[in-house]
Amino acid sequence: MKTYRLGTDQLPFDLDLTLECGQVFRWQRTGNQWNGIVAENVVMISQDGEILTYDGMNEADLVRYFNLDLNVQEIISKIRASIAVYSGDTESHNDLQFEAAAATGSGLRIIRQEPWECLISFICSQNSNIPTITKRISLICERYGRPLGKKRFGFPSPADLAEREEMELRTCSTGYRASYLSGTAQYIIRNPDILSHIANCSIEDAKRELMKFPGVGPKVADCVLLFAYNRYEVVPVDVWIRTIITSLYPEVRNRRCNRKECSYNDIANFCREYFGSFAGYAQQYFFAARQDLSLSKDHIDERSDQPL
DNA sequence: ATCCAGGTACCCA
DNA sequence: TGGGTACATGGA
Repeated sequence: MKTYRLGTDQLPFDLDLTLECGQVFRWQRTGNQWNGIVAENVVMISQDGEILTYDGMNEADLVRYFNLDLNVQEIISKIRASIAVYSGDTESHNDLQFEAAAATGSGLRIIRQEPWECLISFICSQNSNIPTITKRISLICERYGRPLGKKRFGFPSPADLAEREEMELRTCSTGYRASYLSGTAQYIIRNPDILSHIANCSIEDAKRELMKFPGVGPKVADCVLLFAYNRYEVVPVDVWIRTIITSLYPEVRNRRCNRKECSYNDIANFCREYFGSFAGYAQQYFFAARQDLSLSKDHIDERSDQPL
C-alpha cells in the first residue's frame, strides 16, 4: 500500500467524480475505496483529501493514468479566457453557466484510458444509460477476459473478441451492438497498428480513421479521442450535451440550424470556438453537472413556432 | 407501462 | 449532405 500526496498545483482532484462521471466503466466502489483493472493489473485506490492511497501500480503509472501532472486550475483559466475572447469582453465577462458547471465538476479529471478498452466501451455505450453500459462491459470481461483472481478479469484483447460469433456476444446484453464489437475486433486484427497510428494523427485524420470501425460514428470517435488519446479540444455531443448547450447557449443556433435541430458539428464547433482548446474539459463539467441543471428539452419546438 | 439513454447504419431524396 | 427509421436492452 502506497500513498501519494497531491500538490497544490494538482488540486482540485476528486477521485469519486473522476471514476463515476461516465468516461470509464470498469471501476467498482466499496465505500471510500475503488477497485479496478489498469493494464491487466488489479488496482485499488482511495482518496482522503490530498492523500491518495493506492496499490497495484507504481507512482509513475498512477500519475500517468489520472493525468495528475495536468494543472486543472490552469485549464479552467484558459477556458475562461476563451469565453472572454469569444464574448469580446476581456475584462469582466463572467459566464455563470460555465462557472456553475465548473464548480460541480472541477475535481473531475479526464483519465488516460487504453484506446482499445475505450473504443469497445463506447461502442457498447450507444443509446444506453451508464448503469446498463457498466453491466454490459463487466459481462464481456467476465466471459472473455483473462481471470485475474477473486472475480476480477482483464479486458479481452481484440483476438479474444474477434473469435466470437455475433450471437455469442449478444449474450452479454449487447443487443445489436454485438456485430459492431466483433467487426471492430476483426478490423483491428487486420490492422494491428491502427490504434497506435491514430495517436500520431491529426485530430481530423484520427477521427476519420476511428469512424472506419463498424459501429463507430462521430460521438464514439470523439469519446475515444478525448478519453483515450487525451485530445482535450474534442467535444463528444450526446443527448445531454445537446440539450445543455442549446438551452444555455442559444447563440449556438446559426443560419444553418435556426429553424431545425442543430447538427452534431454545429454544437461541437460552437463549443470548440467558445470554450477553446480545452472544450472537452468544459463539456465534461457540464456532463457532470447534467442532473443539477434545470433544462427544458422543448426549446426547439418553442422556437419553431416563430416566423423567420 | 411508457419513455429514454454518452448513437450508428442504412435508405432515400 | 441531410433527414427519417430500425435496432436491443434495461433503468427510471
